[in-house]
Amino acid sequence: MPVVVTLPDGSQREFSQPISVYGVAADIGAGLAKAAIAGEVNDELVDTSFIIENDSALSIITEKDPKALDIIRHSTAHLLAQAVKELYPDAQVTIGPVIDNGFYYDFAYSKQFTPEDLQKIEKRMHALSKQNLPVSRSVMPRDQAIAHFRRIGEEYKASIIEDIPKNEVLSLYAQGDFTDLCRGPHVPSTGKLKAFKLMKLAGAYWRGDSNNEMLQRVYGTAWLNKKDLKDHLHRLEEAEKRDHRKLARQLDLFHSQEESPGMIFWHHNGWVVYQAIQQYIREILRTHHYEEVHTPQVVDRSLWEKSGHWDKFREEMFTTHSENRDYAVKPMNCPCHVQIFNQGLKSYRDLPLRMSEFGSCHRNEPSGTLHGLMRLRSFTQDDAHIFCTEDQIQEEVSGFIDLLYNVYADFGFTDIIVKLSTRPEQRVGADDVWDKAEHALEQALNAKQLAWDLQPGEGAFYGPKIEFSLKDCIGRVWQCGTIQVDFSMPDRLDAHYVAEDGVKHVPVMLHRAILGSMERFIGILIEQHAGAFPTWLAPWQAVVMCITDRQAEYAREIEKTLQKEGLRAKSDLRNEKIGFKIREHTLQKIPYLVIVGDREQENQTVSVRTRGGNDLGSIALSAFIEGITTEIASHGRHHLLEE
RNA sequence: GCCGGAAUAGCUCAGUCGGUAGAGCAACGCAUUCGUAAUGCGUAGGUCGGAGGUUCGAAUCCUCUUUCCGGCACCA
Repeated sequence: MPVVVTLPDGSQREFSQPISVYGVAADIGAGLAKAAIAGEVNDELVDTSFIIENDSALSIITEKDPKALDIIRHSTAHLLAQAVKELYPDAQVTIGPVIDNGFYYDFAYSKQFTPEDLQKIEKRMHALSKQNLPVSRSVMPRDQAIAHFRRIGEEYKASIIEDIPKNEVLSLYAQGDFTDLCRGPHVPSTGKLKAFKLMKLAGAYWRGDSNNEMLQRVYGTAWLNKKDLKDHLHRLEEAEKRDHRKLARQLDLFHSQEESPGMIFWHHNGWVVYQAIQQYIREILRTHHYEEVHTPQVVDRSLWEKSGHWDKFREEMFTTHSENRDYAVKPMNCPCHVQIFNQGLKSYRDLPLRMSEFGSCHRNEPSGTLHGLMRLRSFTQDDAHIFCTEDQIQEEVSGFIDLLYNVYADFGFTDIIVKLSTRPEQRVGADDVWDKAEHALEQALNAKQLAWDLQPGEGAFYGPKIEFSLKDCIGRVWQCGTIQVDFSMPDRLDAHYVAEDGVKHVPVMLHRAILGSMERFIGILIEQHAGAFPTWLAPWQAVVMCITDRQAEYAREIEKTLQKEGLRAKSDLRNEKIGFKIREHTLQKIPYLVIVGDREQENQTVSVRTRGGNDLGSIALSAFIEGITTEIASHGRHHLLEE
């Protein structure tokens, strides 16, 4: 039976009988056949060995196709498994998916792999690649596959297959003596895999469940060619230099120490940044009609029992005891805010009531979770709770999203990941209430036309939430902003307002934060700017330095003038060469270096250089002040002075 | 919490087979008064994360422990 294959350019080729993808590629040209990694037949990815039996649309996947990289990474994961099985036959294979920049493979093995083993494995992978082993696909009925993997001692694989619907036909991929269950497609031979590197060893629970045994996970990275691999490794090196923990030391921002794990000692420089952010948020919230409050750190256990936190988070709360009473250090602010709401009778005319607090919270997070500023045991939220009616939810959520995007833009963030998390298994509140709450958030997101992902079951115990996340310098995603609809807690804590009908109703409570944890946000900010804070946030905005002692008095005068203008300025009058001073303050990433020598003193000017190395020449002090204050007032959106 | 790794001077790091602990930068002192990313010379600085053990002798080997790093699970 003849087969007509339609290529992406619309051209057609006719073959007298069924033909493989490879066959078509070879028919087009030897070069293409050699370059073929996989095929796409009627929009379905297949191996080059796939036989086209009916008239079909086909595109040959080569390196140039963006889909090639995932196939290569997936095949490299198989190569890893093959190498491990050859070196450690007792190890069992499990799963090996593609991830950002690479892949991993989980193994069950009685002995621990060492970093040296990793090198050995990688060496073997390169050897297997050199052998250019053909990768062949075969199919097997499900039950037969289970029996097969049981027979060869691969219990985990057999267990994976058991979860696949009965009667489904499974595909197996073989290369050399190694066979793995896999959906495919894969590269035609191991020789296609040239640019990879094993990165790290880690533990990972079987099926992602901490009740299960821990497997050994090997992470690797894989690319189309050696150059891409090298570039990636270089990017990682560069990212490491932006690590906020490293920059904190260099820029004297903060530290933490053994005696206080998961908590931060803010040094002056870091605290200036912290306060600049806090003042900014305070002002924003004031103009958006929030009322700032402040509530206690230590609160009787009974309130946490009432709110439901004690039930779910008892283990993670710091507790204390005094005169026969049990207290908990507050892990969040909402129950306290309800206490303020409950003082005095509220009317529907008071709603929406937006109550904000820079709430210092303590959570006894498991030791393994702590991570620089990103995950702490003591942190401060730019927290607020909006008490409103059901009818007001939409508008409040919508207004909040606008506010959040504006604030993020002021900080230089535009790449924001949005997720909607819905009801978890362990929760309070009736299902119809959850229906309402989830629906409200979904509608608000869609009305804003934002791209968002659904995370079923990931909501808070009292309500669904929208999460806004930012990425750190090596691509790890951290949640910052959030807005959560809560129909339950106001009721549990007896919040009421009198409605138009003269009857008491329970308000809805929206939990919301823009930055989330102040600390985490600063961590991300440090990495985003590689420590070079925009001028409005910089610990020091300008440093005045004299060239010799002769201008010391003039330099001090300028420093005072700048300070009077509200700028964070200091002077460096040390008897050092100007090049030395410039280097030091450039490394400290101070935005503006103001240099005065005899010439400037004589002409009553200043010579300005940016931390980026641009010489702005000699200008009048007033011109400099005008430029820098304008830049600060616009949160860096307007630069009169080019960096 | 679980798996793996690490901890040496203020910082970054070296320290071989168990034999009196080292460098660069920073700090301090002296000289230098200099025009846009490192002036020269000198001085001082360490209970080798903590506790226990093996040994004639431990930074080094063993046990326990704390913290940090990389993942996993968790994240109100």
